[in-house]
Parts: sequence; C-alpha cells; structure tokens
Amino acid sequence: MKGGRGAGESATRRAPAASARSRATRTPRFERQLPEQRRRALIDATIVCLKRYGHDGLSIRTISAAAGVSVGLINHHFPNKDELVAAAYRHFNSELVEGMQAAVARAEGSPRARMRAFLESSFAPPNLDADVLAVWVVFWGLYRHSPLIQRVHHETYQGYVRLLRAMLADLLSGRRARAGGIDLKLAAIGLTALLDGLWLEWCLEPGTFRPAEAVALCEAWVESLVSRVAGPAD
Amino acid sequence: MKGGRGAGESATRRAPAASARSRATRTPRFERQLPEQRRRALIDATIVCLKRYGHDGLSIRTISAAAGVSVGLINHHFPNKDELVAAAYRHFNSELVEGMQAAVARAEGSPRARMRAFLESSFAPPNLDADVLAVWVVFWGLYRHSPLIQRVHHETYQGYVRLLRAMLADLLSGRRARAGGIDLKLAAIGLTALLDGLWLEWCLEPGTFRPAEAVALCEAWVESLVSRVAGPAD
DNA sequence: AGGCTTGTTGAACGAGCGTACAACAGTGCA
DNA sequence: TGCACTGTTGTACGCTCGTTCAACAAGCCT
Repeated sequence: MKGGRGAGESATRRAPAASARSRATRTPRFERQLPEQRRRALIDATIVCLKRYGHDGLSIRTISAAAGVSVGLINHHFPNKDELVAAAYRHFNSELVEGMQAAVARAEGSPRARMRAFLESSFAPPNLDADVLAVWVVFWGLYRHSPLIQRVHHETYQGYVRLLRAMLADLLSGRRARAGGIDLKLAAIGLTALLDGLWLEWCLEPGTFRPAEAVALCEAWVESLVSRVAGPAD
Repeated sequence: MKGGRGAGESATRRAPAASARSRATRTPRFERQLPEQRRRALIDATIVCLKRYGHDGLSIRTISAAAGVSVGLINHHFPNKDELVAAAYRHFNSELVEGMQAAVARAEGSPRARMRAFLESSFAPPNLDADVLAVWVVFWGLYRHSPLIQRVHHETYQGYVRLLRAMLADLLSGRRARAGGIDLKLAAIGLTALLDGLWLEWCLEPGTFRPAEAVALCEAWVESLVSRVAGPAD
C-alpha cells in the first residue's frame, strides 16, 4: 500500500475533439453522468480493487482512483463507505445467481441436463477464479460485524438456495414424499457442501484436479441421491 | 469501533500483597515476563481480538489493550505487526492439527474408528464454532497479498493433509494399487471438500443440521470409497 | 446567451494507524 | 546494597483513513 496507486486509471479525460460549439477546442475537466451509471461504475471499481488489493482495496481513495474520480464523489452517490461496499456485495451476489439461472435456462432439457448445466457453470469461468474467491473471502470477513452485509447476504443467498432446491425437486419430481425426508434433506445439504468445498479447493490449488472432475463428483452424488429415492420404490 | 475498546481487560495490576522486601507495600506497575510467555500472551490476545472484532481487531492498539500491555511492547517481541499476525496464524493452525492428531491417537482402534474420531473432532467444539470460522476467514483474506501468511499456510497445511492422507491409506491398507488411481485421488479430494463444505455450512447456519449428521455424511462417503476399492477385487 | 440544476472537485479536519525511541523499573547477581 | 540487564512504558511522528463542504462547471432549458 505504500507505493501509491497511480491516478488516472481510466481514460476519463477526453481527447480534444473538434466542437462546433466553441472555437478554442476545450477539454472538459470531467464528464457528468447519470447517478445510476456512476453508482454502477463505483461498484465495479470496488470489485476491481478487492480483486487487486484484497481487504486493503476497500478504501475511498483507492476506489475513487480506480474509478477515475475524485474522493468526494463517492459520498455524493453513497451515504458512506459501508453502503458502497454493501451495494458491491449485492451486485456481486446477484451476478452470480443470475449467471447460474441463465446457464440453467439455456440448457432447457431434462432436469438432469439442467443440473449438469448448473454444475458446469459452477466450475467454469467467471466463477471458478482465485480472484473471485478472494473477493468472497473479504465479504465473508465483513459479514459477522456488519449488519448491512448480513442483510444483503440473506436477501441474495435466498435466490441461490431456491435455484438449487428447485432443481433438486425437479430431479426427484414428486417422489419426495416417498423416501425418508431427513435423508433427502441431508443429501441436499451434502450436495451444497460438496459443491462449495470443491469450488474452494480448486480456487486455492487449481492444479490438483480438473473442473470436469469436480462436475463428475457432484453428478455422482446427485445420482446416488436420485437412486436412493427412486430405487427402493421403483 | 468508535466507542473505545476499554483498557485493563486483563488483571495485570496485582493487589498490594504483603512483601517482606519493603515496608510500604508497593504495587508494581507491571510484571516482567519471559519473552516466550509474553509472546504467547500476545498471540492469544490477537486471536481474541480477531474473534471479537474481525479484521478491525488486527490493530496494535486493540491487541495490546486486550493483552493488558502498552502499545510499545509488541514491537519489542515482534519485529512488526505482520510477524505477530503470522505467528498467530501459525499457532491457530498448529492447535487445529494437534487437536486432530490427539483425537485420532486417542481413538487407537481400527482405521475406521480413527477416521470416525477424526470426523467427530472436526464437527465438535472447539473447531465447530462461528467465531473460529470468522478467524479463519480473516486469515484467508490476508493470504493472497501476504507472502508471510502464505509461507505459514503451506508449512502448517502440510500437517493436516498428511494426517488425512495417512488415515485414508490405513483404511484402504495397501489396496491402493489395485483400483483406478484417479478415482481414488478424486474421492479423497471429494472427502476433503465435503468435510470443509459441511463445516462451513454449519458455522454459517448452525440450525440446519446436527454435527452427527455431518459425520454420518462423511462416513457414508468414506464407506463408498472403501467399497469401491475393495468391492470389485474381493 | 444567460440562468439553473446538480454532478463533480479537492482541500481540510479529526481520528486512528504502525513504528521508533528515550526513559523507566522489575529482577537477579555480586 | 548497589549494579547491570532487559522487559516495559508511553509519548511522539508521519501517514492514511472516512467524511465534510464550499467552490466549480457541465449540460439542459428557455
């Protein structure tokens, strides 16, 4: 953090273009933007800083420099730093869930194909990335002592859980009532754990196994889950 | 973090005890300690602060206050803050691994019993604790940008991996060469992932399942692993 | 062309940070 | 009892932090 972050990271200053309005070609000192656009740019810059500098990247000066903007602007668009970080967390979460949902919708085949699409999307870019893990880890570190982060987490995590639950329900298509409910619930929990654990392992040490192998492991779990439900009854 | 941490968290100042050395019972302003003891106390205070305040707890003033010691003392026993944090990380890691090893050694029965002891120790206090997870998360957050933390991690993580590998090897007792090596390696990776994932899930949301259920899930995985090796060959 | 709205700037402030260091004081030994 | 050693204290320094706010200026409307 000592050696200065370097300003002007984004090309905000425009080249002097020929303007019909003034004879002397003037370079505007800044460019006004709609609040929504600027907020989005600041959120993006926050994520970039998190990837680059970890927890230390969460500073007003670092973020505003990355966004090519002055220090004061952040507090014009966000009441304080915590709200910006929470907004970034919400955005990060939403992008993940929406990406997953899109991948599943794109598959549109059997429940099994949709599950496969879900798993493959979990173990492929942009999710499967050490930088992305680093960002998550910083957010998780904030979780315990920031009610704001907690609220955002619960709001967005719901979407993820619902997606996974729905897919499992489709796979087991109504057979749920037949098998032991506890076993099923446990198996679903296990799938999430396996998925998260493998994802974590890969990000920490990408060399030890291939993404396809992770998908295979998860599919085997799902398979045993299905057969456990359908097996004794069919 | 605004409202001051409050000093005198530990009872450093002794009550005026009758001393044979001086007539006026003098209260010593501080107590000298051996470097090793003091270092240990500072490391413990660091962990306490991490649990209490998360990443914000990693400040010289917060830690020294928690240790009941002045700000200057830390730099007398540690060259700088990063070294203290790294030492705390090493201690935290070692305690985990040693606790696991002790639990396994205590079991001293069949390989299966030792594996059960390992799993039960993973899903029981003091490891299974939201505070403990919070500490891990902060350390993980430091990992990417601190070579010091990286070094400590690799040194201590080895012990954990070796323990798990040894137990798996015992369980499969020499049958390793027979089965498909890739499958086996994958299954071992899967076990780690399942274990870590379940542990994480429980710490984040303790209500959703019981520790015993997590142990059962892991044991089922190990079971399928053993039968996959022994099954086709026996 | 002039005025208005408001997005944007950048200096300034108080607080907390990690570290350095001179002074102090326990403790064991002669 | 006095001395030397060294663990311990607490102030001070330079820096970065988040936030504030008066001044500025881009862009639209009339």
